[in-house]
Amino acid sequence: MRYSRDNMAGLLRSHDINPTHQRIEIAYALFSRMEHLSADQVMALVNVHHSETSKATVYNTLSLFLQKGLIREVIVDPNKVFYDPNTRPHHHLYDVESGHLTDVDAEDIHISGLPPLPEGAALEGIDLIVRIRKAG
Amino acid sequence: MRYSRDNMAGLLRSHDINPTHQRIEIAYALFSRMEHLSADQVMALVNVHHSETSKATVYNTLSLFLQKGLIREVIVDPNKVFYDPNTRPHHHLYDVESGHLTDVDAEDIHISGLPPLPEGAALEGIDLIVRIRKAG
DNA sequence: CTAGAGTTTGGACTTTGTCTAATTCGAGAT
DNA sequence: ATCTCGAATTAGACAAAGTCCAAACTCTAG
Ligand SMILES: [Mn+2]
Ligand SMILES: [Mn+2]
Ligand SMILES: [Zn+2]
Ligand SMILES: [Zn+2]
Repeated sequence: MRYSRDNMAGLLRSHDINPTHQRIEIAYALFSRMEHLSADQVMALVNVHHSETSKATVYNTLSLFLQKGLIREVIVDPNKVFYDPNTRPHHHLYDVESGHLTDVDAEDIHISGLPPLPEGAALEGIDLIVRIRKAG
Repeated sequence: MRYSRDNMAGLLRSHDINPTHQRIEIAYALFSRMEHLSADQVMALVNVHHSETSKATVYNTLSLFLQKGLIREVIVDPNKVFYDPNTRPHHHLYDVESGHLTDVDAEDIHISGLPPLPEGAALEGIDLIVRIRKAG
């Protein structure tokens, strides 16, 4: 499925998000590239031509998308969060040198031997991160 | 193995770290508790009675311990890094509500189906994080 | 047009962490 | 015991990522 700016309003509505100009631009930055982006990168992409959004709106909007299940958060770098337009179950390959993140489909991976969850705990998710370093 | 303050100098020397008062106190904060602590928590613990170390020294020392393989870094929270005195291969159970981290021995866990590493890449490590939420 | 809810905004603020120049420490030499 | 000098520590300025808020703007229904 290919995303264009025209898709965005529908995509947002389907997640119960009122599509505004800023929200469409922010969604388009993520979904047209299908890449893992930091808040800073999203803002830079949306504002390349002329200023179209503010820092506060970028953070507000990414939090809203997250809460509505439109995107995911990836925590691999101590300095910044990455936002992930891919919400299918998947894991990550992280190049600690370049900061580049690659998806690894969860269907290909099997994890066994996990301990039983503590009494009354609900599973939020399982994050598997393969950290690599490109030998240079 | 139980750790006392007297062990610390030897532990540091065995990792090629010159044992100073501050380094001993910082190591003791981690190894006497065997808990995952943030830099702030380490500093608070060392300075409970009277001021014994500075922020700069805490960060310098934790980086040194890390580099010398005495401790590990755990990246699960977007806000802060946790330092882990347990360097045996293990994974983590993370309670996203309370921020509490629990170790899961790597020997009990089997992961299969990982993709081959990209050409010329070296494995840095595999981090598995089970995120839970205590229903309440 | 007007009202009100929802959205966006600049900028002050916070937190976590880095950096540096100056000072202090301490083990070995005298 | 004192001196010396590299190693370690420090205060505090700085930076990056993120939060918060009150004011302003926008959009739609009446
Ligand atoms: Mn535009
Ligand atoms: Mn003391
Ligand atoms: Zn991803
Ligand atoms: Zn651990």
